[in-house]
Amino acid sequence: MKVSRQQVAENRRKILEVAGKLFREKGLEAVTVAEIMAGAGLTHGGFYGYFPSKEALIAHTLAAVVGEPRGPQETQDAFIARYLSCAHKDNRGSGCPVAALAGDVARMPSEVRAAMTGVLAAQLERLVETAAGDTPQQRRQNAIGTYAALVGGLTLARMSNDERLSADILEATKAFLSGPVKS
Amino acid sequence: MKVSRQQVAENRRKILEVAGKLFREKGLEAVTVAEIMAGAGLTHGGFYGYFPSKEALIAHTLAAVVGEPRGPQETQDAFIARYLSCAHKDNRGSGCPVAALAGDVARMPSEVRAAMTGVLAAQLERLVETAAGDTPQQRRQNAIGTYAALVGGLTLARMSNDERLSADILEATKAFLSGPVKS
DNA sequence: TGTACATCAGTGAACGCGCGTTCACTGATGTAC
DNA sequence: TGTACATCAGTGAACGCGCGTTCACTGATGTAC
Repeated sequence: MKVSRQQVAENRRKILEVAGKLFREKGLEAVTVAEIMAGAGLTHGGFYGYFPSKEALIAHTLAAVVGEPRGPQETQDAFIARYLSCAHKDNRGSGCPVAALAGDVARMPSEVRAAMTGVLAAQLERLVETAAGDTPQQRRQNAIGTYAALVGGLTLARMSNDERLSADILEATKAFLSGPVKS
Repeated sequence: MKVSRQQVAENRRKILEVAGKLFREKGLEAVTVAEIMAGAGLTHGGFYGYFPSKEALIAHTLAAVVGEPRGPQETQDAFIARYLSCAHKDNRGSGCPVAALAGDVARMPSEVRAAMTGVLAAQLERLVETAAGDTPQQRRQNAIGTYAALVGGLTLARMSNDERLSADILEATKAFLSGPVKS
């Protein structure tokens, strides 16, 4: 049965929302079109009225992340602590899409990789704002290095089977990023 | 046709070698049993004489990495430069299995995650040997933080669609890890 | 050492399943008068 | 404003495909004598 224009807009929004959560939780390939549509309260056949393919949905889902409203500005240390928290580690579905999907995206077609590169660029831009450093180059370098450590630390902690090692990785990465102990 | 015991051992070795390369290149789920067996010069039906399931092969492949002979000891800076090189970025198949498979493994059953955790632990142990720091705790913290940045940097560079951004990430992460510029 | 035979690694067709996608149909929406 | 009808969002069965896995069969190996 046909449905009001408003309902169509709401359905599209809901599909993107559910997809964003499920993709992060289970990975791009493990989530099925039927699962996403069921999550949005629809049946799978209707999907192709909204997107031409699952791949297109992936790209749109990633692009939607860039446009999302941001929370209040926070210090870099606060961001680091939040990013490397147990809560973030255990909540893939509502966490950083870059950490959750970087591995999957690397093997996806150009359309998807371009969308994810946009997410990454936006994230780096935001980090540069609060990064330490005397010159713009230094701030950018610090932002990139810090983000690499955050994504890597979270990924390693999520991968580990050993809960103690997981917590250890999060803590050590946090300390590594804030402490001046280097040489 | 039956085959000599020596040939069986060689076939098993070859299956693990091909699987190791293909898994890193294309991801754990994208590689098929038939593809691996063809790479080993066999047909897919014979696979189940070697391993009870694809999942078991994955676990054995990861476990085999831990037992591999190591190259000569190298300084941490040399390791960092090699890890964050374009060559490593473009050669998933022969590169670091942690960076290539961490995302996939996080969603795999316990058996596989345990094997990968072993790979990670072995890698960290090796890094601690050359890490800077006055106390063992500091060395371990530096090893973990450095490895997190390496894995994250390589992952982000591989994910990006933009060749310039890719190279930028590798360079900035390298500089971030060697330079003392922090605050 | 030579021979006969039991063993079993490898083959390739087939099975079962789940997925992305298509399509004929339904019935509420929204427009034309 | 009320009504008749064209539009089209949603449904759910079906299709095609590829995958992991199974299995009856083949023929070289390696053992018993």
